[in-house]
Order: sequence, then C-alpha cells, then structure tokens
Amino acid sequence: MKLITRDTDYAVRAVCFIVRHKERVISVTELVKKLKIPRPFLRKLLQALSKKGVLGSHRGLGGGFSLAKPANKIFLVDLIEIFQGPLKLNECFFKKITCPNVKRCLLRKKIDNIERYVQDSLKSITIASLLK
Amino acid sequence: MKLITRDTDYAVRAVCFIVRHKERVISVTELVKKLKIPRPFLRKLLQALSKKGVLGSHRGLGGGFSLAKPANKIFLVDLIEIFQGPLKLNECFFKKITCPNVKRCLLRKKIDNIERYVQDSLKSITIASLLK
DNA sequence: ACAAAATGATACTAATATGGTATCATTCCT
DNA sequence: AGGAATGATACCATATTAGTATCATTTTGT
Repeated sequence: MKLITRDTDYAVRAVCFIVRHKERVISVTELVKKLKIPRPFLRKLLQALSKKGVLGSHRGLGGGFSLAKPANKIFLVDLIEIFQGPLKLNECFFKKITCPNVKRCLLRKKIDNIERYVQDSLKSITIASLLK
Repeated sequence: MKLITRDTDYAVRAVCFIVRHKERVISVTELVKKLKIPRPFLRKLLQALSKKGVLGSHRGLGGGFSLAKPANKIFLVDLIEIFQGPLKLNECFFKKITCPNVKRCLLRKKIDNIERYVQDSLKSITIASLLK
C-alpha cells in the first residue's frame, strides 16, 4: 500500500527540476539525462502534467516544458491525483449487498478519520516546500 | 491506494462474527452463509488467521474456528500485516542510484511523518473497538 | 471400523493495476 | 523544407490482488 507510486515520484522529481530552472524551457532530452527516467515513460508523465495544467508545453525545435503556475501553487496531492486518481484510502467492499454490520461502519468511520488526516497533510505540501 | 484490501476487510468481518459468537466454534459453512464471501477464499483467509495465531482451529465433524485471544488484543494492524505485509506507505524509488536531491529527502521526511501517524492510528484500533 | 464433516497444505487461474514501449501525427524554428 | 520537439494513442510486460481447485489429514457420530 503505497501513498506515492512511481509515476508520482518521477513527476515530483521532474517538476522540481523544472522549478529550479524556471527561467528556461526544459526538453525531455535534458530531463532524461538528469533524472535517469526512461524516456518514453517520462514523456507520458510530462504530457499528463501539461494536459492537467501543471506544466506548459512548447513544441518544435528548442521546445519542451515549463512551469504553468508558481511552485507554491502546486500541491503534492495534485500530482497524486493526476497519476493515481482521487485519494481514497477507504472503500466499502460491500456496496451491493446492504452492509448489515455496525462493526463495518465503525471500521469505516475510523478509516475515514485517518483518510481525512492524510488528505489534509498532503494538501499542505507544495512543490515549493520540497525545494528548500 | 487502499489502506485495507479485500482480504483484510473480509478477515475483519469474519473475526468480528467469531467474536460475537465466541462461546461456539464457527465453521466455514456458517460464515459463508452469513458473510456471503466465496467459500474457498474465506477458507484461505481463515487458515492464514489460524496459522498466525489469531484464531484457533478444530478439525473434524463439528469443527471450525474460534478466537485464540481476546478481541481487545487483536489489532487491526495485525490483520493488515497478515494479508498485506508490513505497513509501509513510503519507499524510495531511487535506492540504486545515490539519491542526489534534497527535495526527494524532504518529500520522504514528510511522507514518513504521515506514515507514522497512520501506523499509530491503526495500532490503536482493536477488533473489540469495532464491535461496540 | 467407517463414513461424513470439517480443516491443512498447496498449487493453480483470472482479473486488475502498474510500469514501461512504440508509433505516427502535428507543430515550430531555422 | 526539414529536423527537433511535443500530442495522441495504442500497445506490451510484470506484479499484485482476488479467487479456485484438489487432495491429505483429523475428528466425531454411528
């Protein structure tokens, strides 16, 4: 049970690199060299980030990616949700049959509390805060 | 990213049922009827629980499973670890190459804090507390 | 003793999620 | 015009999760 998958981890690294050079446009080629991430995979990640408005993209010779918004406006939870879907620690496995057990719902409630905490924590982490 | 997988969820339900009838020995047949969990799958789960000392087993006609320890001594985290392995939210994806980035370690530190909280929370939840 | 009812052990299969590739189209700069 | 870049999309490989199947062993009732 991983909070952060490889996609997200790579994406964080890539975005951080781009933030540290935000005056330039960064090509996949450069990122591959610096981060040692498989090129086609990294491309997929960057495309997703650009589609979701985290990065801007520039085609053609000399093109690449650049920040689309300030680093303190990009939250870790954004990247997690792009690559891993909505943050849900919890999910009732008995949606179909009416869940007859009090205990189950107690479990749910407790997990929900944990989930809330994790969500709040992740929402407070910005890319900027990972760079200091 | 699920905190609790289906195995664990089923196992919690089964153990709860057994706790609520702890004066008797409960057979898989009865549990299947009550919980609507596929029989061979449930059997696998119960065997694991008995191997790990959460349940005791009784073979032969009239046999089944029973509690091996009091419900307030069985922790949710125990069941999670039986079915999902050690609770680790975090894992550095760059163990091989020396991780050169301060940011990565900052990320790690933050995730570690969240992990600690989740672990502590789960350690405090007993099966007994799910029954009240 | 023996048959039925239960678990023990273990190997296998199916479905889904994750991690990664490949390819062709499109755009932009020189 | 042509090369260097991203856009879009479909595909493949591996691992994890969920579930099945089967035979051996033990216990109990008759």
